[in-house]
Amino acid sequence: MKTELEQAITASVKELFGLDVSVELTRPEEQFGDYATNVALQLSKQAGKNPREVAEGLAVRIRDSLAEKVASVSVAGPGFLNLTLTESALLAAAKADLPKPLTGQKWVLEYSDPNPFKPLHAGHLYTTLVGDTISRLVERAGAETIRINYGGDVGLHVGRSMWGIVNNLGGELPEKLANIPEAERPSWMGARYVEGTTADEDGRTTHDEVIAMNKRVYQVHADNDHESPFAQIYWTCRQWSYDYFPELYKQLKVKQFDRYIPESEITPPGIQAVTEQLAKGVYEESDGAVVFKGEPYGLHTRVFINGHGLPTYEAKEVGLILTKWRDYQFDRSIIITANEIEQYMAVVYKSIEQFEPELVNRSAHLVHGLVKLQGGIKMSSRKGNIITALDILQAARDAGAETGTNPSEETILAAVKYAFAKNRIGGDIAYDPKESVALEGNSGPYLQYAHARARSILAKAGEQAGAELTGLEPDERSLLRKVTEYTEVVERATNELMPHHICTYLYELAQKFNQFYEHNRVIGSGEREAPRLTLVRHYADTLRNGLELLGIAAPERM
RNA sequence: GCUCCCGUAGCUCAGUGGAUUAGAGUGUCUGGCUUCGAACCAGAAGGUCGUAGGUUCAAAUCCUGCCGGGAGUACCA
Repeated sequence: MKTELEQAITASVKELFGLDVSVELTRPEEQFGDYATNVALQLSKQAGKNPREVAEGLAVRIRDSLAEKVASVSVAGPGFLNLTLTESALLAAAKADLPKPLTGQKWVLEYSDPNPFKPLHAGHLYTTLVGDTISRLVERAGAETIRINYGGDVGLHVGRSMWGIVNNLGGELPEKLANIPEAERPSWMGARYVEGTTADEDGRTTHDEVIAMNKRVYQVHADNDHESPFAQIYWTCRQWSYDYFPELYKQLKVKQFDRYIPESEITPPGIQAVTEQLAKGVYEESDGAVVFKGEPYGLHTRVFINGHGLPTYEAKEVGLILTKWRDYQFDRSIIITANEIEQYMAVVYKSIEQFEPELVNRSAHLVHGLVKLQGGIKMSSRKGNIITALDILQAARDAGAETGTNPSEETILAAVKYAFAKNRIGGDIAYDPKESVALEGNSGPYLQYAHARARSILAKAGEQAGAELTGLEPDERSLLRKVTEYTEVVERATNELMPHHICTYLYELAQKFNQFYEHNRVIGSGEREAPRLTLVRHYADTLRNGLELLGIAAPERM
C-alpha cells in the first residue's frame, strides 16, 4: 500500500511540477492521518512556490487520482501532506502478504562461532540469537540462506585445553575419556579449559608445555594423525564439541547451521592466498612477517603471517572468506561478530579487495557490542569466572520462578531472546539477570501473554471465520491501522538488518490491543462481535508472525 | 598520540533531518478486577537530547572543536 501510494504521488509531482523526486511516506501520529509526506517542503525551492501552495496543489491531485484508496488529504503546518486511507484500503493493507524482495538471492550468514574445546559464554549466546534473527529476516524475504559456523579447533586456547585434559587424565590416555558420561562432556571440557588457562597464566613452565601442546595440535593436522594417543584425545574431544553445538542450538530453538567450518580447514587456503598475493604485491614482508599496509586506506597495518611463518587470524579469515566465495558464489555475505574485531576485519577486507573486489562488494561485517554485567564488567572465557550461555538461561529460570508464575521453558526462552533482540545492534547491552528476564513490561513474556489472550478470545468464540471488517469504529480502526504497519516495519528491519525495529513495533501493537481490549468487549458486543473477531484474528496473526520472525514461540495459551 | 564506536528521564533503551507538549519500559506516587485472561489498563512526577559552535525554512538527528566512556592500535582471536 505504502509503495503504491508513493509511486502515485511521485507521478503526480512529475505531472504538476515537472520535477523528479522520490516521494517517501512516513507514519505520522495517528491524529494526523495514516501517512504523511514532507515532499512539498522539499520541492518549494525548486518549484519556486511556497510549500503550502505546493502542498495544496498536490492535495487536489491526490484527492482526484487516488480517491479509491485515500479518503482524505489535508495540508498541515508548514506544508505537510497528511493522507487518511479509506476503510477498504486499510483492510486491504492488513490482509496483504509480506513481499519477498530477496527471492532468487543467495545469502551466506556467519555467526555464533563458538570455539571447540571452550565453553560458550554469554557473548556467544548474544551473537547466536542476533545471527539467528537476522538470518530469519533474510530467509523470510525470500533469500536462500546458508548458515555458517566458524570455530577455532587449533590455536593457543586448544593448547590450554589439551594441557588441562591430559593433566586431568593423568597422561595421554585416550581410553580414559570413556569414563566421562556423555551428559557431562561439555562441562568437563569447560573445566579443563579453565584449568589449562589458569595454569598457563600462573607459571612459566606450564606456559612452555601449553605452547608445545599447541604445536603438536598443528602437527596432528599436518600429519593427518588419527592414531597417536595425543591425536585420539584431540579428535575425540573436538568431536564432543561438534556434537554439543547442535544440541545447544536445539535447546535454544534457533535454526541449525548448514556447515561448520573449523579453523584447521581454511588455514591452508588462507596461507596459499596470502602467499600468492604477496608475490603480486598486495601483501608485503616487514620485519620477517607478511603484512598488509592499511595506512594508505586510513587503516592499520596488520600481520597476516607471523615471523615464524605461522598464519595469524587475518590469513585464516582470508581463507575462510575465499572458501565461502568459492563454494557459494553468494549475492550477499554477512558476518556477525562482536565489535572488537571490527577494525582488523576492515583491514582483511581491504586486502582482499585488491584481488577479489566483487567478493568484498557483496560482503558486510555486522558488529554488536558486548554483554556486560552490572557494573560494566566484561565477560570473558579466558578467566575462571565465566558466565556461560547456560548460566544466562538458568538465571532466567531462577528469576522466573521468583515471579510465582511458573513460566514454561518456551517463556524463559522468549524472555532471554526478546531482552537481547530489543536493543539496536551495535552498542553494548547490559545484562541484569533480574531485569532482563522480568516477566512484565516490554518483554517477551508480555508479548506471549498478549497473544495468548487474543487466542483465548477466538477460542471462546468458536471458529466463526472471516466476517468482513466494515463500518469501523474509532478504536477498531486505530488497532487495524497499527496492524497495517507490520509490513513496513518488517521491510525496514530487513533492509537495515536491524531486528529490534520488530520488537519495538510488536510491543506497540500489543499495547494497542490491550488498550482496545480494556475499553471494548468483543464477545457479546452484538453486531460488532463478528467483525471484531476478525480484527482480533488479524492482530493475533500479526503478533504471532512477528514473534516467529524473532525466533520466539507464540503459544495459544500459557 | 592515532583510528573506530558510544554519550537521550534515577536505571535500561527507542527515535538518527521535519509537526503546539523529545517517546517507551522500569523505578516512585495515585486510581481501576462480581463483567471476554489485571503477566493488564488509566493517570502523576521525572529530560540544558554530554558541551560549544556551524549548515538548514527545519537539528537529538548532518559538519567541526572540546569533555566523558569503551574498543583497537603488527606478529592472540
